[in-house]
Amino acid sequence: MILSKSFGYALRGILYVSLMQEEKRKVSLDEIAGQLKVPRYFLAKIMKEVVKAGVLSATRGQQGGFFINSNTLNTSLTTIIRLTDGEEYFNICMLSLQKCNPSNPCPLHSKFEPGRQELFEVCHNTTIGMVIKNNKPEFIKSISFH
Amino acid sequence: MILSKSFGYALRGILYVSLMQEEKRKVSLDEIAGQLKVPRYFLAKIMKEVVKAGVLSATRGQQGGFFINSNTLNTSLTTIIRLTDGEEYFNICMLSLQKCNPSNPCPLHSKFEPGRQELFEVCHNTTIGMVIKNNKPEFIKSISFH
DNA sequence: CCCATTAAAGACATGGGCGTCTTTAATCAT
DNA sequence: ATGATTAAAGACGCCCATGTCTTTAATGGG
Ligand code: FES
Ligand code: FES
Repeated sequence: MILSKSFGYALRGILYVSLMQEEKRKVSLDEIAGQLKVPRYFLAKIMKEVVKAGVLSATRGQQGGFFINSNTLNTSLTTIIRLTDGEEYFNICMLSLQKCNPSNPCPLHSKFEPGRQELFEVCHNTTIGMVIKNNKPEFIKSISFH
Repeated sequence: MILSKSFGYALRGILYVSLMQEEKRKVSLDEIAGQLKVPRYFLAKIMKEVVKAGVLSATRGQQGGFFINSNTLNTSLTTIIRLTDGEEYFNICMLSLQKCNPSNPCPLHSKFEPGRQELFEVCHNTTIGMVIKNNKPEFIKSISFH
């Protein structure tokens, strides 16, 4: 598995909340988990981290829920991956040796470097806002695809 | 983690055995695990699968051990990944939805596709023989880098 | 003020990747 | 033949990602 399940849940959750911005309403955990067909309690943990990192905001109580803030749409995939897959995700060697170190490369370093770099670039350059703009139409379907 | 630790162990094990072909000698599990600084018993399980798949050969008993066969140098990385990371590795969606399906893509499909494809191509087109030829000199060091 | 609602926090369970050890079976040197 | 050596096979334990449930705290409606 290239990226963790948690990453998928986090991204889809953030996207769902962002899509609801137009109606300017807050979205409850129950709604997100229900719509995305994602384990409710597990999603709760992840969303807590997302809020703690400032990528989304949330309030408790009646009419409470998750909502976007000034960071949300500018958040890069890299930021989300850091939350879900750990700070070291972008540094570890493909052979699981300590760190990917170009000056003392493993036997596969040169082979994997281009694709790997491409993937990392995309993560760094893609924001939530861009993803939403690109897919608008039927993409709620794909988000909630269980 | 993009690829499993098992993959790293398997590849390095296969490379080590292949490098010893020149002396036309068999290599014991103890020697491989010792040289590569890899958990011996765990490596045993992986090597068993490698042999079962025909990528290497092995005999038991005195003077026994692992040795290369006609498949070894032509084995692609894809073959090894299938053994260690599962048949589905190349099909699963980056968001952990069932399968990566270009005709019903997830919101990130188009973003990740190029890098992902590049990575998969490399795996498909790179063989053990090529890896050995490319890195000959000091690369045992990097293999055994603990 | 009180209560329903909602996220936050924390305790607990499960499964698979990873790691260790023991037993079995094959092979060869003697 | 016998015994040492070596891989194969199987049992077991650990840790962490994943998943579930309960308790706490905040918020707003009545
Ligand atoms: S050192 Fe192994 S991928 Fe860079
Ligand atoms: S459908 Fe998600 S990566 Fe292809």
